[in-house]
Amino acid sequence: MPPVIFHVDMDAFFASVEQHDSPEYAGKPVIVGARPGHRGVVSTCSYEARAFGVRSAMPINEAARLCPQGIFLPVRMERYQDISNEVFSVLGDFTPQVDRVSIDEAFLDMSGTERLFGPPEDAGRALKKKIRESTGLTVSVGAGANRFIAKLASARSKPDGLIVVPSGGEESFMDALPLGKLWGAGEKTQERFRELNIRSVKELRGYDEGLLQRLFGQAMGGFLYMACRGLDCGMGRDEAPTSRSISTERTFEYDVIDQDSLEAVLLESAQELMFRLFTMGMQAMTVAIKLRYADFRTVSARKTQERAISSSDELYRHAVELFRKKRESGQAIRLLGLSVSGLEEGMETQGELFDTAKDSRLERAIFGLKKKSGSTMKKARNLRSGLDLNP
DNA sequence: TCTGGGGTCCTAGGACCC
DNA sequence: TCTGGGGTCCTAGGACCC
Repeated sequence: MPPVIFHVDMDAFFASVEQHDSPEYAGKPVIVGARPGHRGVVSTCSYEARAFGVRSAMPINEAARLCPQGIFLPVRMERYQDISNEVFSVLGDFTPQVDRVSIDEAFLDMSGTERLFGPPEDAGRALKKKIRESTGLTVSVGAGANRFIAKLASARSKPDGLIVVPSGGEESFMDALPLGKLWGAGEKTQERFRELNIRSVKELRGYDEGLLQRLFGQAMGGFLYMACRGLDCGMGRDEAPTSRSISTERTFEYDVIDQDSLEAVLLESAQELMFRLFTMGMQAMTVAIKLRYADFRTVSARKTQERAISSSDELYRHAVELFRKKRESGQAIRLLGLSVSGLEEGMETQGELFDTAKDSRLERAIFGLKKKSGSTMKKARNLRSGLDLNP
């Protein structure tokens, strides 16, 4: 018996929540994302907005031009998270094997549930009905023998759809899929397809694995070989989804030149990341900065430390060091980011330097209070900087 | 109309060790 | 005097996804 995998995907999730919460927006072009007139992009838009050519990740000002009558709304992540939790609680009624891949998307292993819910078509319909009843929202469901096929099937069925790809029907399903819709083959790979005059999934299947790997690289070649046959290429099999890195970055409303202002941003970022590490019970070995110049050139620098970083001051010092070394002097900066990786369990403070350990203990005490109160406590030094670069 | 933010994984080259 | 391979770790950049 082949496995039965569902991919469940909310339709235009953020925009649909807004339309459901404010019925006067129903049937109208709703665009959730940055404020028009500012730097930023569309996060999600309703199908009514898509009719105007508006798309996710499009600059918000372009969306405003395409759809001046659009209803532009800010992202209310907490609200979407609440609704998402409701949806996932419904999913849990269908199988204990729910793998949440994002706020609005999940894989369900429905193998062996036929006795309870009937064939995949019936189970899919029941699931959609229950989600609509409990949240008022529509989802699209794809079902197949593996995650890759299920994912493509749900995408094909949008909005409010249900497609079941029968076991053995993978290749014919893939043949009906435009090459441009192949999940995992983005802009650059599509460009490569055009250069090689590969126009369909079927044509792709004419290439043997070794050739694909020479043309597209080891990993991508292997992926494509499996993908055009509708075979699972190991999508998210990883059991424990432990975080490998965390990061924060900011695009400024206006490009910034002043070094002190930029370093103040690094301090805030360091404090944010340290707090997140603390709440995760993790520590980090590697620090990386990312900067994007006004001309959009993007560079990064990183350094792995000899021992785990134990306080935000320490993280800040490493960040500033990397930043000063990497930055081309005088160049205006559009984006500044900080990330930590090489994450491991525990918030050990075995630092040989007494001061470091003391810093860390103090900070952990502060974080503990902050976590409990939810307040936004800031160090005096940070308040003094008084910068609001992106109001 | 200039192009967000948070992630993951891959690649290529260099350092270093055996 | 010329110069082996393999393995691992690290860095910088890139592709891709939601």
